[in-house]
Amino acid sequence: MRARKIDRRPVAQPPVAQRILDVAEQLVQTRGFNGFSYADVAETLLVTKASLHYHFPAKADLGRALIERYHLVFGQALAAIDRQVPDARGKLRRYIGLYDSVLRNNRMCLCGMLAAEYATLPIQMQKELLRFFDANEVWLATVLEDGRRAGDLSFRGPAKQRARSILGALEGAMLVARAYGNGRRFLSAAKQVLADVCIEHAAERELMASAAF
Amino acid sequence: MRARKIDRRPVAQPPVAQRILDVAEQLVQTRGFNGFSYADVAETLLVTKASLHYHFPAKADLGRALIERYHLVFGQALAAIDRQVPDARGKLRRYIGLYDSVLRNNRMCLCGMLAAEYATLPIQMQKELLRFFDANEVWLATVLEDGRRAGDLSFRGPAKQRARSILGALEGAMLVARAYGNGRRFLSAAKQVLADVCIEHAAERELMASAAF
DNA sequence: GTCTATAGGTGGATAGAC
DNA sequence: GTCTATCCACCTATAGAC
Repeated sequence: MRARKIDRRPVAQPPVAQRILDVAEQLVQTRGFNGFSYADVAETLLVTKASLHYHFPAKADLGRALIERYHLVFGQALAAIDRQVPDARGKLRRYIGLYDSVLRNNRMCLCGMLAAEYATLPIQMQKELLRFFDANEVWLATVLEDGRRAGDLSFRGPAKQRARSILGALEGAMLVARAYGNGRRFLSAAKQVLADVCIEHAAERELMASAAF
Repeated sequence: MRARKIDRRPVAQPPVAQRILDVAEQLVQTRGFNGFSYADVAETLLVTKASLHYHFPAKADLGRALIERYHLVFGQALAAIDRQVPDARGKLRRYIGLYDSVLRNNRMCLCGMLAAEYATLPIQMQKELLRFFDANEVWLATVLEDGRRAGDLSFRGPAKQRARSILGALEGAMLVARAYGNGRRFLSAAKQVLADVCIEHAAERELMASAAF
């Protein structure tokens, strides 16, 4: 039996490409895609710019990888919510929690940030960006529709439309709240978004209460 | 009596500084403050970069002037609404119309765009930016509070809080809609924002209707 | 006020050694 | 895979002539 090789890795570390993405992601979420450079990433990771270009030849490649990973992780988070939370209101609360946790790190949603810079992005990034928003809307619309059918939620009009306005409202609330450096601003707005898909339900209760007495 | 000098100006034109601001504004609203350069403005106006620096020595000066003018014009528009429209719902509709007209030119709200780039902006621009949002919130909160008192609007909680969530919702709806290049997305979301401050009113009507029959 | 010319820096990206 | 060295385009900004 052959002796095993000694594992020289000091500690388990994520592969280089991942660490690059981690740093770049933070930079894009705070400064924007046009607001950071390879030099910024290199300085943080104590490597040279040339080394970064080995992993991501062009900035567009890095940007595309950022969106794809973000989309993937976000999708996994949504799947986890679906597994763990049964009711629609609870799911929406958790969904809001995802945004809130991003904002707590003084970051903007990666894709909200990129949406602002949309006109300056490589076409590939533009496409991936819309795919992210599409996926969010599909998930939200499903939750909304199911919640309404179950009587857990109440709102007018198509669920798809509601999903879009909720997505926009959360992105916008985040955008402004981060400028003020005030996370409570976001949570306050998010709670109202949530209340707005329950409000008629409350009105129905009032109706029933007034009918009872 | 002395002969008058011939007016050599071909047509009445806005002063140079204004034309610079016009071009820069359009560029910032579409590409962001970090996404345009003096060279872009110079090329459009057929002047040299050096000439621009005469009017706005540093880019920060240009940026600050942009926000101040935007704030001023926006304030005048709000004052016009107050003069022309008596009811709160009508005022909100006109307010939404302001955003819509910006989006129709494939632009993002100047200050929404700058909010995304907030972390990279000169301090002076950051301050002016928050002043703009503050003014919007004050106006909105007044409209909301007056509308509620007059029975024209109906919503829960402090008007200030509603004002903030409406501002965020409109900025966010704009942000996403512009990426999709679809103005209807914005209008759809905006209508829901409007409906959400009338919805309980509708519920009250239902209540009264059910009480009557 | 606008120009030419240029400084001084940073951007993304590549070649080739190790 | 990471490095050194370098390229070239572009950036903000200034000096000084007209």
